[in-house]
This record gives sequence, C-alpha cells and structure tokens, in this order.
Amino acid sequence: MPSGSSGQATINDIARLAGVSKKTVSRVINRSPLVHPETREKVEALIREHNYAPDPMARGLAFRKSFLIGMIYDNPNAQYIVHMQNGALDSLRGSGFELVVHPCDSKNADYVDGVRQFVLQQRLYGVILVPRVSEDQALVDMLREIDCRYARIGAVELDDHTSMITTNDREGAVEVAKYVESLGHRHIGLITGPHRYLSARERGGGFLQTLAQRGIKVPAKYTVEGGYTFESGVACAERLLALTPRPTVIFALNDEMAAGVYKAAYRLGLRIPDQLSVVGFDDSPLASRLWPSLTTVRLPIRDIGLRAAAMLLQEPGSNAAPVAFTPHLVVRESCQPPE
Amino acid sequence: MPSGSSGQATINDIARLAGVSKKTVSRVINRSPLVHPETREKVEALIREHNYAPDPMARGLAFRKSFLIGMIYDNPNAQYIVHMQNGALDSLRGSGFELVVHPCDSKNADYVDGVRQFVLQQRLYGVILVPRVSEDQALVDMLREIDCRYARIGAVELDDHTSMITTNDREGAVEVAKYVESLGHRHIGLITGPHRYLSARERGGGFLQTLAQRGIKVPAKYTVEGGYTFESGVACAERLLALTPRPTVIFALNDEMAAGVYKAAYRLGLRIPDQLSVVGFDDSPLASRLWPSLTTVRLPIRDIGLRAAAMLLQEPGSNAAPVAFTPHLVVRESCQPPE
DNA sequence: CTGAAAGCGCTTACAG
DNA sequence: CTGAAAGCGCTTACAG
Repeated sequence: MPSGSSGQATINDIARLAGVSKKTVSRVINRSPLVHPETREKVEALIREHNYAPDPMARGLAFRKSFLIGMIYDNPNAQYIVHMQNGALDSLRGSGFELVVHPCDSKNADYVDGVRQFVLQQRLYGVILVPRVSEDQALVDMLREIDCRYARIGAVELDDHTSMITTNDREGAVEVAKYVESLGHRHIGLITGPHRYLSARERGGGFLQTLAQRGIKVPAKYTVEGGYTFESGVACAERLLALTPRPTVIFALNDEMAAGVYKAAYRLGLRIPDQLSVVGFDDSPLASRLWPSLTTVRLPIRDIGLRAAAMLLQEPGSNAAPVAFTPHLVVRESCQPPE
Repeated sequence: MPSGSSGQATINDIARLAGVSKKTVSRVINRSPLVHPETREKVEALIREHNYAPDPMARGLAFRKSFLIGMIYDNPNAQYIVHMQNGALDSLRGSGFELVVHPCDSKNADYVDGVRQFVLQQRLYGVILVPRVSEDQALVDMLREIDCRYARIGAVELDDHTSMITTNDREGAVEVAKYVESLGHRHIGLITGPHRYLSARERGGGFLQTLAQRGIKVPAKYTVEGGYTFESGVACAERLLALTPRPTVIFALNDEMAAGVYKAAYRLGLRIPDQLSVVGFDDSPLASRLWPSLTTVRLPIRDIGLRAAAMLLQEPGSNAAPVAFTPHLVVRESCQPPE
C-alpha cells in the first residue's frame, strides 16, 4: 500500500512494511554488504512484491550525481550512432540508468564548453565519447577537470585502459591490403579521410604500410584525401580514375566515399568489379544495398556501445581487463582480380 | 561565491546575494508574474553573473516530474531516428530539458509495460511517439491512464490536435501518382509496406486512388506487400518484373525497398530509368547515393522532431494551432517516360 | 508582491 | 549489523 500519490511505493513504504529503518532499505538498494542476510531477503521480497524502484531524482539529489549517462558525439553516420545507442542501452537496461544524447559540433570553438555545461547541469554520472570527439584531448582534459567519468572509444589506446575502448581500425585496413594484394592488384588507389581523424590516419597508414611490406609501392598521387562524405568520394574517385595507369582497385576509407566511387565509375562507364574493384570501411547499410554489394570492413558497433556503457557502470576500484575490438573484412561482390 | 562543493551556485546563493528569499528566486526561475520587476531584474542579473542553473534533480523531486523528455520509437530507419532526435534537441536546447532515448519492439507483447515502467520510474515530463509506436492506441491509452503528456507523430490526425503532429503521407503519394501519370506510364507496379502500418495504407491508398481518378487502373497483382526492408524490396520487385506486361515504373513505399528494386532490375539486366522507372519514399541518404539517384518523397523529419518537442513544452492551457506537414516529391534521375 | 515552514525521496555522516 | 538526524536543492501550500 504505497503512500505516494503517484501510486508508486517509496522507501518509507518498504521500510515500514519490513519493520526496518529506511537506511536499511537504502543499504539493500545500494548492495551494501552490511545487512543481515535475513533482513536483506525480507526487504528484497517486499521490493519485488511492490515493484518498488527508488526515485532517481531523490537518489541523485542526495548522491550529488544523476543516474544519467551522456552520449557525446559528432559523427554524421546515423547508423553508427543508433547502433552505439542501442548497445549502450543494452547494458543500461535494468540498471536504473538512462541514456541522454548530446550531439555536438567539434568544429565549433565552444563545443567543449557546451559539453561542460551539459555534464555539470545534469550532474551526469558519466559520458560515452564517440569518435571523433573521443580523439579531442581538450574535451577529455575538461572532463577530468570537472571530475566526470568517461568511456572513450578510439582507434588506438589514447588513454588509461580503464576508460578506453580500442577499435584497432588499422587491423581492418591491413586485412584489406592483404586481400587486394592477393587478388593481384598492383595499381592501387586510396581515398583517405580527413587527416585530423585518427581513424583516417590509422586506416590509411595500415593499408599503405602493409602493401609496402609486400613490395607494393603506392605513388603519392594515388592517395587522395577525402572528407568522409559521398560527394568527396565522387570527386576523389574522378581524380584517381583519370590517372595513367588507371588504378584497378580503389580503397575508400569509409562506405560513404566508396558509394561515391561507384557513382564516378558508372559515369565513366566502368563496370564494377570487372573494370574496377572497390573496398569500403564501416559496413554501413549502404554497403549491402549498393549494386554490386560492397566489400568492406565491419566493426561491431553495438557491442562497442555496450562495453562502453558497462565500463562506466563498473566500480571505480575494480581492475578490469583492457577492452579491444578487431575489425573484420566482409567480402561481398565488389572485388575481383584485375582484368 | 557559490556554497556548493561542486562549484555550482545554488538557489540559496542567489537568494542571499539578492537579499530575497529563495522562494522569490524560485518565482523568477519559474517565470511567475508575481514578482516585482525590479526584484526580478536584480535576481536575473545575479543568475546570469553566476551562470546559475537550477539543479534538475532537486527541481524535479519537488515538482514530482523530471525535466526529461522520452523519445519512444520502434523504427529501423537510423537516419529518421537521428534526424528526429536532432530536431527535438533543437527545441530543447536552453530549456533545461534533456532527451532520453527509448527504443522498443512493438512486436513484443509487453513493450507497453516497458514504456510504462520507463515513464513512471523516471517521472518523465512527456514523451515523443514516433511511428510506428505512435499508431498504437494501446500505448496511448496507457499513457493517458498514467497521465503522461505525449506528442504523437502520424500520417493522419489520430488524436486531439494539441498532442498530434500530422505528416499527411498520402499527399506525397498523390504527387507521385500525378508525376508517374504525367510521364506517360500505364503499366504501374506498387510495393506497399506492411498493412498494419498506417503510413503504408495512406501512401498506397493515395497513390492508387489518384491513379484511378485519372483513369488508370492498377490490377491487383501489380500491387505487392513488402516489409519496408531492402530484402522484401528485392523479392517484391522480382515478382512484379516477372509480370506480363512488365511494369514500366515501380513505386516502392520506402527508399529501402526502392534500393531493392534497383538490385532486382540490375540482376535482370534492366537499365534504370531507360527500361524501368523507380520511385521511393523518405529521401533517406540512400536515395542520393544510388546510381542513378532515386526520385523519392521527402518529409522534413528534423522539423517534425522540433515541433513535437515544442508541443510538449507548451503550457497545457495554451491553445496552439494544429501542426501539420506536407511531404514533397524530390525529382532525381530514376524516372523517365516509358520506352 | 513576498516569505517561513514543511516536504519531495533519497543518502551521507555519525553513533551505537 | 542497524538507525535517528540532518541535508541534498528545489517547490507546494499557506499566510500575510
């Protein structure tokens, strides 16, 4: 018989029914070991029976921290964001924590201050930092300064492993290099992402280095810098396809740009994969919807989101193992040996 | 000189500095008219000076409502979700409200109860209901029962206009019908969405009805029901393209399925638009990345999200005008007159 | 137009 | 292992 007008039981109801103080109920809620097992069971039974859940605002007010996790991102790839959100929610479910989204524009000078206000005003429990904001040391420094927990997702280990999730983008690009080489391609084009993106440097570096190790040198003009957008993919592909000898394969460092390569190729009347092989990176929905379907590299984004949120909920003291993921090549229909 | 250890000023700091009671500061925060203009100005100046923002948890606890807006959705289209979120955040910015995301699975019998728990436990201020969950009357009935405000987005006016945003999907399909007819097509294929989706019924109905008004009858077998997925688009297109006479145009009720039509056409060696015209619906990123780029129908999703959030923040008493949007045809390269 | 009191539902010290 | 007191930072209901 709840006392609140909202029909929800409160800690006082449970305490009264259990014949204990509310402090004891509080101990049960917070999994304090200092509760007699019998008392604990009685309280837990009552909690279940009344479907009691502590009010996050009351708890947060006393705790001086909300039960909210912020997801901070500046990533134009909607599928990536939604997968990441779903993964984070997978691990938040049942924990009493909720996910608050905070898109931002890292090109805007005062976005760090915007995040600061957000964290402070909402008294966020912690934040998930998605690339590319996760690569911004100024942002991270600010978060440390205001003592906000964070989980940072990045292509290489940028931080202490208790707050870092490493995606090893380089390894995905290495796989692409080996695959392309094994098919027999020797005239190879590369469309990189913006150089300020760590992912672009890692992917591009891993690709070129692996080819070099296998004796394949990619001349400088066969590497062009794109902007991770469809349009830049079209433009970069047009430049590459005007080269002599024409590349027989183009690796675009994300799927968006790979789709741009398709467009440029079709405009020139080049058939994929017969006359031009193409590889992307991300395994976005686009990849399987293009025709022919795109060979690309996949990272388990949802799992990454899950681990990021789980990392935030972990006891600060617990010594967790480093969290790392490895991307994998997904072979579809867009590559074949050169004619 | 804030008293809190977090470095954030509290209502007590402002009250003390202004030489008024905290109740008066509270009145200023809550825009009560019962404050002397001079007092108000003094308090407001102090608020600005100290960059004071009321603690949403303390406020929510006293208010018995959080400053959180939930976005409830069951929509596989990531771009749609992200645009909607961005729109909602556009209108929440600076209001002190934040957006909490809640994906769910409306095929799961107890998803309504999941939403109920979410709303009750977080004491949500209100929720934005995105199609297809916005079409579920059982969900809405539950929300009314627990007295939770909602903004409902749907193809037709399903509810009181103070909580309804109407997207008029039918009108977009009417435009498609007129366009297709004007190009001279007479053998027309339609791939609908699942019949339980209001959007599918509205789009399909508007299309067929408009054609009928113009004297074009689409035989029953030229209409097939897809699942709003890429794969269903492929399968449905294969059925349609096996018909005699073969349709010279296919209207797929979303872009995903239209991409499937592309795949089926290419497999059969049919060139788009020379031998087959295609129209989609949504103007997803896919649409402009396909080759040839897809003629489709666009709805301003971000604006819709913005209006939905704004509707929730509106004073309950204020008599707002109905909010409606009209979709528009975006002509690209995927249609031409039949050969 | 303004304020003192009580309370929202929890937790943090502190004491035992 | 358990609890009474005080407090987190606000608002409601009441009084003036």
